[in-house]
Amino acid sequence: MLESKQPGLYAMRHSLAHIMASAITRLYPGVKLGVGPVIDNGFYYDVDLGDKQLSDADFEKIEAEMRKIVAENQPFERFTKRINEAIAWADEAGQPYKEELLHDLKRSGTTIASELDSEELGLPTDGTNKVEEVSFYRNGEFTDLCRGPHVESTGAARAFKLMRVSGAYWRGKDSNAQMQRVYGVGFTTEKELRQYLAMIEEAKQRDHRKLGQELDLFVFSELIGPGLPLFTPRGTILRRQLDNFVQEMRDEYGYQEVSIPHITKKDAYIASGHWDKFEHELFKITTREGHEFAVKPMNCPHHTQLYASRSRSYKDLPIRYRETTTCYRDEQTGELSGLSRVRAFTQDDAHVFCRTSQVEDEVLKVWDIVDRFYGTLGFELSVRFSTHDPKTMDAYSGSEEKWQSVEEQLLSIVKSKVGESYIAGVGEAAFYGPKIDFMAKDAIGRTWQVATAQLDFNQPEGFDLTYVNEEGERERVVMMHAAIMGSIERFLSVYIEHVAGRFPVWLAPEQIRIIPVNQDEAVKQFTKDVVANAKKLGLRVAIDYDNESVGKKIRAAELMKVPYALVIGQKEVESGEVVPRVRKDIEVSEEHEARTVEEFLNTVANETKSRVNKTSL
RNA sequence: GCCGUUGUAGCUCAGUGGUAGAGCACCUCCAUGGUAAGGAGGGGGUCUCGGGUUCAAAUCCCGACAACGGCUCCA
Repeated sequence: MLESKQPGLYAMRHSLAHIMASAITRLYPGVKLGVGPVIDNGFYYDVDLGDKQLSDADFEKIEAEMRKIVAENQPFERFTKRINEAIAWADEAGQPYKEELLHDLKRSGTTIASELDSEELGLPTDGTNKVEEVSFYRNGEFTDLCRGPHVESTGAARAFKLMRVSGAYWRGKDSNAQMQRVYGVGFTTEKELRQYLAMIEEAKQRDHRKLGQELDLFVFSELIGPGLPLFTPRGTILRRQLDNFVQEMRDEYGYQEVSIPHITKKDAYIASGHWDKFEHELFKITTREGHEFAVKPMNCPHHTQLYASRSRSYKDLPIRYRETTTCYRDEQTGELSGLSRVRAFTQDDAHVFCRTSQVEDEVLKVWDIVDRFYGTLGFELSVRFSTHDPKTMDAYSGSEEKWQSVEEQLLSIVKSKVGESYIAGVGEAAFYGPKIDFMAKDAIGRTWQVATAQLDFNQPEGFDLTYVNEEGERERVVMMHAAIMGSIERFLSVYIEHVAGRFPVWLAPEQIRIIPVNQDEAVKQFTKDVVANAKKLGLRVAIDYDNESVGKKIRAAELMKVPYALVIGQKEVESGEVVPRVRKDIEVSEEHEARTVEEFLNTVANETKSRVNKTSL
């Protein structure tokens, strides 16, 4: 993030990577080093220790050694070598990974693999310059190929901690050897380090997998399969409410709901271009007659056929289809994670078919919906303009010229909305077109990619989608893909953690919990009346009939993060008034001792309708 | 898919070679309770699954599956 770009902090983190590598070299002579760059909040170093597997238990030893090196206050000395001398050095030092990098540098002036490597080595990434000379840094007995910068000496290192070790492929390629990547964090002060560790702890507390279990929102079953979440009644209410919100807004903007089957012939994906790229991620079905089908991994081909089902006039455009529907992708098991990455996910999908001249309007409509949706849910949004990478054109459909012109058009829309304050996502485009990706910043400062609007000039070709213009000629239609939540599952994972399971009243699966003090007939009757009236208003209410103390029931309601709890006893029966207990995070504007049941219920109904998370109760 | 770690009751976890435990949850009874845990009793586990070693395996070994931390991937 930004802070790691601060020159001082960056240099310190980079120096910590070297200090760690020095420590590991001292402790495990013969270690072969990969690369050790700066990352958000810290650094890592890739090491090849042969058969020795590092574990958390080794961190203490390494950290102790690092502290020693810091105490020794070794100066960081920069020097250079001719490329051939450098290669000889790597060979002699028994550093084959470094040697490989150096050979690449010599040959082509770049390490190609990924930008990370090049950046780490401080080289031009365009591959034009051959390297004649490379820089090294030495601290104490440790020398490393490196462009720097570094701090003056190891004594300048401040607060750090090793976090974890994991596998990482040499140069990020899964066909390469796997090394051990040791992650550390580094800060200028102990206080910042403590704050960071506290944030990690907070994130753990908010983990949607933990909350999903505690709040009874969704489950996984080993019998059903990995990556296939099952939503409980409570979780399903969340999904429904969120989707209703999106779809209400879409209706305002002229979208029409459609409905499609979940499987299709293979031919649809050949026409769309998906078969080529994603065949191995499809769940395939062969019918008893030998025809090949696939479970849908996306909805565009189906929607194109609705469009193509009759001839379209320019007067019909734009045509906007919306549908919330589940897609299935055969993700690798190692990539699955809670609701963030699943094999069955539900998209709040939409496809707009329009003329080029209508693109701007349509993008802005999506943008409006995105702003309203994420604004209501309390996220701060940023925008990424995701374009093709000219260096890897074979990953995309369509010509370079077409890509450039479409991106130009989309970029002018982005600029009209946010000026220059967008993130350039080169190489982040879909294979069929550029995207505007919306990134949401959550309550503890993490950003997630959420909504997306994608221009597609390839599938209209593949499916031959046209309309008839004013002159009676057929013209190619433009297609836009737009999802607000993206995948509801993934969105929920972000949102649950954003609010830490404390859903606003309009979303809370259970909005009101009634806690009868005893089993008296009058109390029972009163309770039943409250429930009946609440249901008439469409409120979600439950009664806790357990034979437990009031205190315990309050606690249970609190743990389930129910917004309102009503204790009903003799007092309420006699007065007809209730004193709602309001969940602590809900902002209370004007507090009242007691309200009639009717007043209370109407207030909650209004809060639900207006989708606010504050109350006048 | 790859590397590593883990897998004991619905949940959180203890148990390291001699045939399984706690707290919470659940059920029953008592208590008729007033805003974050009232009391007593009870039920519940092929110790993920399949092989192996051993007189004996939750415990040791191998394999599969699953979860977790990363890597790779993400229409």
